[in-house]
Amino acid sequence: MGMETMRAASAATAPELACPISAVVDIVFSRWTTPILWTLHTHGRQRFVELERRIGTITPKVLTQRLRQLERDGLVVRTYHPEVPPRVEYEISELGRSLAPLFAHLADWSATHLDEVEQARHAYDSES
Amino acid sequence: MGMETMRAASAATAPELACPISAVVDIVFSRWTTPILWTLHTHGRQRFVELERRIGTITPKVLTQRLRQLERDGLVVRTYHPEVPPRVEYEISELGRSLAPLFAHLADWSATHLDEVEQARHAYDSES
DNA sequence: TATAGTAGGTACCTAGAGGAAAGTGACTAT
DNA sequence: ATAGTCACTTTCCTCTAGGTACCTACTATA
Repeated sequence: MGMETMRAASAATAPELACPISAVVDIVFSRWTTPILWTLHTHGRQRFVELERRIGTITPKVLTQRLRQLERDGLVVRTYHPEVPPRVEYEISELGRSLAPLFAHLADWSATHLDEVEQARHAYDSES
Repeated sequence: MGMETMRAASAATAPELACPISAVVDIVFSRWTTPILWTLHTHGRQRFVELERRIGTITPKVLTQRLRQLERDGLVVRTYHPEVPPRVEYEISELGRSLAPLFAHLADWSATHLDEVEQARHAYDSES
């Protein structure tokens, strides 16, 4: 049995095996979830179109998908008002709010170290 | 001019506009980078095959790609020893080490809140 | 009459990431 | 002579996330 066979045997769900924080990363930092959570966090309760306009380039299909996912994970609360035209509001849940210090931590790291990454990239690109 | 045209006009590079931490998320939490950084962080300096075996399901092609990216971003240091057979060692840089408290913070959140996400998912799935 | 606003749903399609498998080069051990 | 080690590289192929465009139902407005 070759290496490839062994690798294929345990495939599909895998990075989690090596690293206990992969699950959280998948939940919180998958594509589009960060801008959505951030917008909800800084501007409070909002309607679908407000989110759409603030994020700017997201398509309604993807926004719906990501909001459903965040709602299922308990990070976002969706409130439907059966009016005409329909009104739906999204807000961060308490569980979602527990991510705030983590986001602040990330913003701190960004402020203090992001330019070092930029410099490293320039150095790497110029030496080759 | 329809909505779609306006949306397409500013497309391509975008989530960063709405959210100041998107750049960091792209650098640190893109696919495979978290397990790589975590393995390097917990097991110290390692060779290519050790990383490959510890992560388990990553292919050499992707591992090379991600390591190059992490090296370019200054998070990982690569040391090449021109021997036969060749020996290459990878370790976390000082910049990469500055992520340690952030990773600890993530592990904390995971330990205290991951089961709440699980419960929210079960609740959501059973009520539909 | 027709258009806009609201919160999506649905069908189709493409680009690109990632996986599988084989190759490379230089040397060693059997 | 063959196989193995290491750190990749290359080629091919698949899969799916995401984009485009169009659809719903209902009302207010021009």
